[in-house]
Amino acid sequence: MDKKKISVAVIKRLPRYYRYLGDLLDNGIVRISSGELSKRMNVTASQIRQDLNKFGCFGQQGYGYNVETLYEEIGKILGLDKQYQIIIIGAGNLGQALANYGNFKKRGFNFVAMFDIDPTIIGHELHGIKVQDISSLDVYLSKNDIDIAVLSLPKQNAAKIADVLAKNGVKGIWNFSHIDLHMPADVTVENVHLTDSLMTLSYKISKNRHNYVVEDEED
Amino acid sequence: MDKKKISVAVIKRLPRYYRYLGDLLDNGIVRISSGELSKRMNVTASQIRQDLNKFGCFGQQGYGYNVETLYEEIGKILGLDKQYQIIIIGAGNLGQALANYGNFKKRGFNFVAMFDIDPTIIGHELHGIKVQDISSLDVYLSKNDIDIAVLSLPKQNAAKIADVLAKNGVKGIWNFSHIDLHMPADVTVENVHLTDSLMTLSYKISKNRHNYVVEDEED
DNA sequence: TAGATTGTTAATCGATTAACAATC
DNA sequence: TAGATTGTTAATCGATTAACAATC
Repeated sequence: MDKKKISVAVIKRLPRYYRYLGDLLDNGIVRISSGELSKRMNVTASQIRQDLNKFGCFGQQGYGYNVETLYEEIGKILGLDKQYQIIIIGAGNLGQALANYGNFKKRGFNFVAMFDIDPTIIGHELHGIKVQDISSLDVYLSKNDIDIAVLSLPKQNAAKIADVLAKNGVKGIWNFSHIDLHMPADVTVENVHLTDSLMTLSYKISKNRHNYVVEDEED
Repeated sequence: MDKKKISVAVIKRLPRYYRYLGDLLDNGIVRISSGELSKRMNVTASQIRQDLNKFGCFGQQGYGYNVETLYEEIGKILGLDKQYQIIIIGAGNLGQALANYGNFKKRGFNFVAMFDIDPTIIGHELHGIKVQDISSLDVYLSKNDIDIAVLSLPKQNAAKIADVLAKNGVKGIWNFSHIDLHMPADVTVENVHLTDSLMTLSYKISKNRHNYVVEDEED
C-alpha cells in the first residue's frame, strides 16, 4: 500500500475547511475557488490547494471546487462517515458537558455510557446516559465494542484507566486529563489540555510586559 | 524596545515544560539538564535549549538548570505571576465545569461572574458564582475590571457578545464557541474547538482505512 | 583541572508560498 | 476559443536538529 505522509499541521486544518464548507453549503453556495476560500479563511490559496491535493484531486481547472462534493470528501477523510461508540470516564461537569453536546451525536459520535467513582451518582441517569461504577469498566468493555473513551477524570487515575482501555481494544482516547499518556501504537490519543490553553492565553495577554512579540495565528 | 519574535510553536510548548518542571519539583529534584529533561519529555535537548534561550539564559554550563528557578521563570513568562479576573458567558455544563475547576484558581485565574440567557438559572448560584442576566453584561463590564471572558455559549450569539467584550476593555477571550472571532488587535483570542479536536481523533482512528499515514506527535 | 553542559551558530529538514503549465 | 483555476513543481521561508566553543 502506497502511504503518503500527512503532517499533523495539515490534519489539524481539515476540520476548519470542513466547517467553512459546511457554512457555504448552508448558504446555498455551489462552487468555490481556492482563491475565494482563501479570502474567507485568511489562509493562502496555495496552502488550500496543497492541503487538498494530499488526499486527491477534488477540483476542476477553470471552475474550482464543488462545495457539496468537497464537504463530503473532507468528511470522509476525517472519518465522519462512520459511527463511533464512545464512553465517558468521569461524570463531572466536563463529562456531562460533552455527553450533552448535541452536535457530536449528529456527526456519528454516540455517547453510550458514563463511568464514575462517586457512589452518590452511580446508577443515576445524566443527560440520558446511565452512570456506571468505574470498577465495572473492564467487564463492560469485554461485552461492548467501544471505539473511543473520553478521559474527564482527575489525572491521578488517568494512566491506570487508560491501560484498562487499551487492553480492552479501545482505539482512541480523548484525553482531558492533564497528563501525557504512553499508549501502544494501536491506541490513538488526542489531548485537550485546558490548563495549557489558558496559560497560552495568559502569555499572550501579558506579552506587552515582555520583550518579545507573538505572531498572529488563525486556528 | 528590542522585541524578539516568538513563534506559536514555542509558546505552546511552554506549558508542557512548566508541567514537567512542576512534577520534578514535587519529586524533590533540584537540578535537571536539557539532556535528562529531553528523555523524560521525548523532545530533543537542542529544542529545549533553543526554546528557553528565546527568553533568557536560565542554565549554567556544566550544571544544567535549577528546577525551582526555571519553573518560576517559565511561570513568569506565561504570566502566571499575575491575577486574572474572569467571567464566563454561558452557564451550561461547560461553563460550570470551568468555573468548578480548582486548579485554575490556584494559578491566579479568578472566576468572578457568570452570565446566561436562561431565566430559570439567572439569580442562582452555581459553584459559588452567581449567574447574572446576559443583558446586564455591558453594565457589569463598565463597573468591573475584567481581564478574560470565557465564551461557552452557542455560536449564534458568540460574535455579538465578543464585540461587547472588546468594546468594554476585556483583553482576552477563551473561545469555546465553534466560530472564528475577528477581534481588534488588542483583544487576544484563544480557541478551544472541541469539535475539531474530536474530528482529528476520528481521522487518526480511521487512518488505516486511508492510503496515508499520520506522523507521531507529542503534545 | 577535567568533565559536563550550556548558549549559540551552522546545517538540515520540512512546511509554506510562488509560479506556471495543464486543462476545463 | 479565451479566461479561469487547478494540480504540481520550484523557490522560499522558518523551525528543528546538530555541532561545538565557551565556561561553570
